Amino acid sequence: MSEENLYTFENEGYRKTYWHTCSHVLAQAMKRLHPEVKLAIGPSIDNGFYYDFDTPEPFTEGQLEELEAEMRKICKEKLKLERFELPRAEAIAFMEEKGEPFKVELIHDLPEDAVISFYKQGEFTDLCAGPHLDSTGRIKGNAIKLTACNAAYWRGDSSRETLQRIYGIAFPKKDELDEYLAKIEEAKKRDHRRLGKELGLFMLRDEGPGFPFFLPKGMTLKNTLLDYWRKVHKKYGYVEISTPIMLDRQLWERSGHWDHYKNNMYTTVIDEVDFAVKPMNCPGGMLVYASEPHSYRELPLRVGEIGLVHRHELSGALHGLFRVRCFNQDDAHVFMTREQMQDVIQETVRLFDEVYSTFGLSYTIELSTMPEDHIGTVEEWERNQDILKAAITAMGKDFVINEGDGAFYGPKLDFHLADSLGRTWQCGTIQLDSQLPERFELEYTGEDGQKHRPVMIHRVVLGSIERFIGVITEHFAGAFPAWLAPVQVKVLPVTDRAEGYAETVSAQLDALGFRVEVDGRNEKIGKKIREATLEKVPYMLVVGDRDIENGTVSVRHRSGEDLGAMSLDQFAALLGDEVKEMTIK
RNA sequence: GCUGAUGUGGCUCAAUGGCAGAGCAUCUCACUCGUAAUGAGAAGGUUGUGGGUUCGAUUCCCACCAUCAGCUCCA
Repeated sequence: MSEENLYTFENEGYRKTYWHTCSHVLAQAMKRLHPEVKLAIGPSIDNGFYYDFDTPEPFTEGQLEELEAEMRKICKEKLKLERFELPRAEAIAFMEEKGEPFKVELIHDLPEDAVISFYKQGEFTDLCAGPHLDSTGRIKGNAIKLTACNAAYWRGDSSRETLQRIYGIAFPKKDELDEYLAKIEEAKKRDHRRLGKELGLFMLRDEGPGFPFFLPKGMTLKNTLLDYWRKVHKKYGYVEISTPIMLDRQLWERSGHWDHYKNNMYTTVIDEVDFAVKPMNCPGGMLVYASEPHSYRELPLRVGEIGLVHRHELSGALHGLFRVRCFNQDDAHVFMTREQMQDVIQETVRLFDEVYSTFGLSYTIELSTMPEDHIGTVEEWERNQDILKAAITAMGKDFVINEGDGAFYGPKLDFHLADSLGRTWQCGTIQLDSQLPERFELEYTGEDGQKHRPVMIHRVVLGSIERFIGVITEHFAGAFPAWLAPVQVKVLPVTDRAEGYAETVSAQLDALGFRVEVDGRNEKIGKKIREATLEKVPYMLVVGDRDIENGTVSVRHRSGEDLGAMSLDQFAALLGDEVKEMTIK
């Protein structure tokens, strides 16, 4: 990398430094306008920066503008940022004198041998490891935007003080800021909650917070997605089962879910016995495996389940289809011998590759390691983590480590999908587990005639069908590819003389397996086209007197492209080709 | 769950301490029309729920519910 490149905004290190200095400018502006406010912390983040403040009164969005104005002033003042260090005791005394209790706490918690540094700009000094720009004059004042103010807990701990977090974004050029804000607007237009309503996919009601209702179009989408899922899984050798939604509490105690997950589980009593609604499908899957003896010849045994699970999520965490209290996992458990682990993991990653590429979604992989709350020995965990690493490394794939974020029973690979706006969503996961087979005493008979314990993976590709529908709704901005679109073709008669013809065309396409509707309303063709386009139906077939006479359909794509008149056979071949590309034989 | 904001016909949004309005959608009628909105009319609301203040509350106050932005958590 050239020296010069280090100072461009595309350079992540420079960008973060720029935003970090912005956060100091924000804190300085806050102190100037509201000296009574206490400072917490103010880092840069992936998309800008924030600063947490302890304010006597909650901050409101209306107050952001005066802060921005003060920030612009500070930039104009071109204040030099100067770094200095203090010994621990002096550093504490310094912040105590300034009346900054959060800073004092931070210094107290720094390791014994830590260098304690400060950055000073004009009258403002902050505890900070740096680095920073050399002057507030480096920041383009009119390309700063404070985007939100919200609550956040001190140190992310819900038992501690609630602070006011102010978020901001900044760029070296005003154009770049405008471009960024336009992108945010675009994301809002794609919001799956809005599109879900506009396109009639799903709804949420006060009567069932976090429990989505699927409407006819959304149900078609969901079923199409599941048809595809089943075809792919069949190709990879999976069988499918379905296990009960509610099972005896003792089963959950045995699986460990009761100990580790009971706060999120819905429970009930049936004939004086405690039952729990499943938050995961695994225990049911264990019972199915354990219900009959198995031979090594059957392994790896791939058992899929579209399982409806319920989890009691905090009310404030609910968010459209992204975070719900009941959803379908495209779950599967693969039982195998230890020797098969690496192959099975790689085969699973290949399946993931096939599915994600179908939707044009790229991904990054995270390896989540042993959490504090876990079962099994450290040695077992490390062994399993190494197998996961080896499997993906051998496939030439990169990963980052997400320390301590594994499932309680084993380490996992998480697949974070990037959508068309570059936002990421965790969907797929492959979790390696040697604990549940132990707890459920699963066995298979080996070549040697002896009983052995299998190991297993838990895996989901789409994750939650509901969340995945939310993700692809935003990814495609509601304009689903033809194979997925709830309605693939809309036949639009120009006048009611063409209605009979339109019905015939529709019936023929329907017989070929296409999803087709006729707009037979007494409206002008322009209006029908407008509405079908807004519904994002891939193809419109305009049919009028000319078409009746020539036996054609006039094809228009939702993009606005006029494909002209063609025979119905020609159109069916065209659509058939488009749809075939994306589906499995 | 926590902090803040919000809640008005199916949808998007007005308005007001004194009879709650518009556009779209719906229904009826007319028009029969060739590539992004034809016209006219009708119907549709206990203003999230429950209390309180007031002569009078949709408006002000309280509680609850839900939603939104975050925090925490997560598929």
